[in-house]
Parts: sequence; C-alpha cells; structure tokens
Amino acid sequence: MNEAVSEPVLDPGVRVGERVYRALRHRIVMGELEPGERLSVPALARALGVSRSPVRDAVLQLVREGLAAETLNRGAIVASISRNDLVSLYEAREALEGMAARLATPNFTHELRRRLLTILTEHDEAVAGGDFDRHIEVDAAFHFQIRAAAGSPVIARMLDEIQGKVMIAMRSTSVSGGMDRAVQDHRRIFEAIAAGDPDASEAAARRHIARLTELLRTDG
Amino acid sequence: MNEAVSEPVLDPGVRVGERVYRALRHRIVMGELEPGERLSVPALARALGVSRSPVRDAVLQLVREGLAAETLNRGAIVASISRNDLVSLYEAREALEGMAARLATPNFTHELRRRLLTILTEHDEAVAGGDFDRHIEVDAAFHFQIRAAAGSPVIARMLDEIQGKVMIAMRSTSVSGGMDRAVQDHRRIFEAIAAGDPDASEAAARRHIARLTELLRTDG
DNA sequence: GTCGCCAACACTGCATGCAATGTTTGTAAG
DNA sequence: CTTACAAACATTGCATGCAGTGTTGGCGAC
Repeated sequence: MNEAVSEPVLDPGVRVGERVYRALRHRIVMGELEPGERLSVPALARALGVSRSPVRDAVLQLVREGLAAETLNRGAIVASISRNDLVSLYEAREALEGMAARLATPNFTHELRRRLLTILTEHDEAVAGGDFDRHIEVDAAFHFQIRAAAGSPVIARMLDEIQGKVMIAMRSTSVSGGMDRAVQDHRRIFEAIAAGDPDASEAAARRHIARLTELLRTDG
Repeated sequence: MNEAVSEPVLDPGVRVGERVYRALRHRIVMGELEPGERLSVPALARALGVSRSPVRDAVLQLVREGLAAETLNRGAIVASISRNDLVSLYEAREALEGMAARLATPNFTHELRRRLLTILTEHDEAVAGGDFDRHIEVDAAFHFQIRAAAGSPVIARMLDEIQGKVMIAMRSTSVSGGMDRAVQDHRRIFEAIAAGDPDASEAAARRHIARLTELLRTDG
C-alpha cells in the first residue's frame, strides 16, 4: 500500500476533504469498496497521501449520508443496504420521481425530446444485446435527464442520495429481472411528458418505480 | 472562554462534535441564530468551551445539510432560505408527505387515532386563540405523527431535513395566512387515514401542502 | 490440546500547530 | 476630505500530537 500513491485517485478540485469525499463516494457506489469493508482513517490517509483530517471529514460525511456506518469503536465501514432498506428507499423514490416527472412536463423542450429519444434508443440496444451494465447506465441517464428538467434542486439532491444507496444494494441483490419492462416504462413516461400531461407523467413514473418495488418485495 | 461556559448549551451526549452539531442545528432552526449570521469556528469553539475540531465537524455537517452556507474565505454563515428555495422544498415535501400519509394508512391504530385527535383539538384551541407559535408547534406535531406511522426512515429523514429549512424561512417570510385552513386540511387527512383509504390519504396530504405552496407563490 | 490472560498494537476523537489567504484598520499622500 | 497602500489581525483548512479504548496475537496454565 505505497507505490500506488502516484495515482491518488483524487479528482483535481479545491478542498482536499471534498476531493477525498468524492473519491470515496465514487469508489463505494461503483462497488470498488464493498459493503462491510472497513474505512480506516489512518489507512486511507496513507493510501491517498494526505493527513487524517480531510479523510476524517470525508468519512463523517459518508456516515451522515448513509453510505458508511459507524461500528463500535472500530471506525466506519461501507454501509450494507438491506432488502428492507431498499424497499424504504424505493418508497421515497417513487414519490420523488413522480413529482420530478410532473415538474418536468411543463419544461419539455425539443432538446429534452432529442436527448430522451437518444437514450431510449440506446436502451433498446442494450436490452436487445442483454448488456446489463449498459442497461443500468442508460436507465440512470434517463432518470437523470428528467430530474434535471424538473428544475428542483431539492428533489435532485434527494434522488442522488437515494441512487447512491440503491447502487450499493444492486450489487448484492440481483434485481436482474425486468430490463425490457424498464424500457417500456420509460417510453410511457416519455410519451406522457411529451404530451404535456403532468398527471399522466407522474402516474407513469410512479408506476415504473412501484413495479421495481414490487419486484423487490416478491422476488428474492 | 469565560463565564458563559457554565451552561454550554450542549445536550449530554456522546461525541462532542455531534453535540455541537445538535446544539447549533437547534439554535438555527429555532431562530436564535439568524440567517446571514457568521459561524466562526474559533468563536464558537471559545463560546462552547471546546476545541476547533468538533466545531469544524459540526459546521461541515450543517453546510452539507444546507442549514449553513460557505462564504468566500470568510467561513460559513447561517443559510438564508429564499422564496424560490421554499417553493422547491415544498414541491419535495408535497410528494413525501403524500407518500407518508399513504404508508401510514395501513398502520393506523387506536393509539395513533388518540394522538391525532388530541393534536387536532389542541390545534383548534391554538387557532381560536390566535396563537401562531403554538400553531406552528402543533402543526409540526401532526405531521410528525404521520411520518412516524409511515414507518419509512428514509422519508422521515428527508422530511426532517426539509422541515429544518422551512423553519428558517418561516421567520423571514410571513406565511401567516391559513392557520384555520391548516386545521381543516389536517382533519381531512386524519379522516382519510382513519377510513383506511390510502389514495384519499395521499391526496389529502398533497392538497394540504400544495395549498401552502400556492400561498407561497402568490402571497408576497 | 484448549482456555484464559496479558501485552503490544491500532484506531478513534479532541486539541493544537501552522502556512496561506483575505479582511480591516490606520496612515499618509493627494 | 478622499483615496491608496500597508501592516496587523482573524480565519480557514491541513497536519500532527496525544490520551483513552477496544482488539488481537502470543504465551503460559491446566
């Protein structure tokens, strides 16, 4: 744990603590750090070539965000997201994605139409090719466009937080089913937004998430 | 670092940093620290009789939570919640309170019925007496009971975060109107939950918040 | 061979040092 | 009296020291 310091895996940013936070968050949601893995402040500081202060700041933020959990006098570990946690997260997500779709509807532009159609096409290809990772990526891109169009920083931030935890959980629980269903759902959401119907947009977005929640509750 | 240290305004807790965080958060949402007021780490450390480290931790958490804002190399200040921020907060709140009411409906118990009825009675009295502060307090208690009954830690946490910012904003923007209307809305929510109708519960809760949002958009 | 104790270790959380940086105040020139 | 400049001051963010505490690994007793 020494030579790798040459590539500190820290985005060029401003505050060291913030950079450490982003790097750790990225590694957690990307699965490079697995749930249960210890986040030892001295070890991370050595690995990243910085002192313990900014690392401690970063870990504290991760704990408060729910991406890390404190253990009994043994420091923090990467959080494990249980099946129950995931259900609770999806309940919140259903409400927020629904509202985001509703708010995005009056903001529909040609540019958004173009982007969403591109994403839908790529999604079709990913599903046809059975590319699960690409599916995950394109799925996230679709929802990202909608919540950007919603123009609500509060909702966007909350959905980001939810998504981080969901991505942790997705690696442990195989929610592999329903790739094709997701594309259908997305297309319905798109059509409702394009039609300028806020109620239909919200309903479609909620059904989409609710379907995933149901998958979680039943499918093991 | 003198006489005022005798009453450090810190709940007896565990970690000093956490206690400082709670104390500062309490003072911010309660209006003891006004928006724009500087949160100087050394000054707070002196005032609270601790070192700068835990105070710095606390301020960082407040910034990330949105209750404080960083200024350009002059430390953090208590956040100001603008009218636009408030609208965005209420959009998220509408979605989440609605979902909370929906989820609370199947969990309705005699105990919850008793508590909500007590709160509604107290709310009537507060409105009849024109007691605005009491109205705020009882209003918060009503929503707290519902989101506790919802049993979703994710939604509860998000609504807590929203409420903190809303309380800051309420002191600067006079959203005094609609005390009586709030009680009516609450009673409708209660009745829908008591009737065991999730759709009606969610709709009633959303209308309640949407009404407040509309008040914000129109009323200056 | 197994169990229990003890010592060395590692880590956490608070305190403090320190360089860099921005602000403010005082002073002098115009 | 206003303006420009400079020096002292305050604060931030990172680094490091240090005491308290829990864990771990080894060694001896049974």
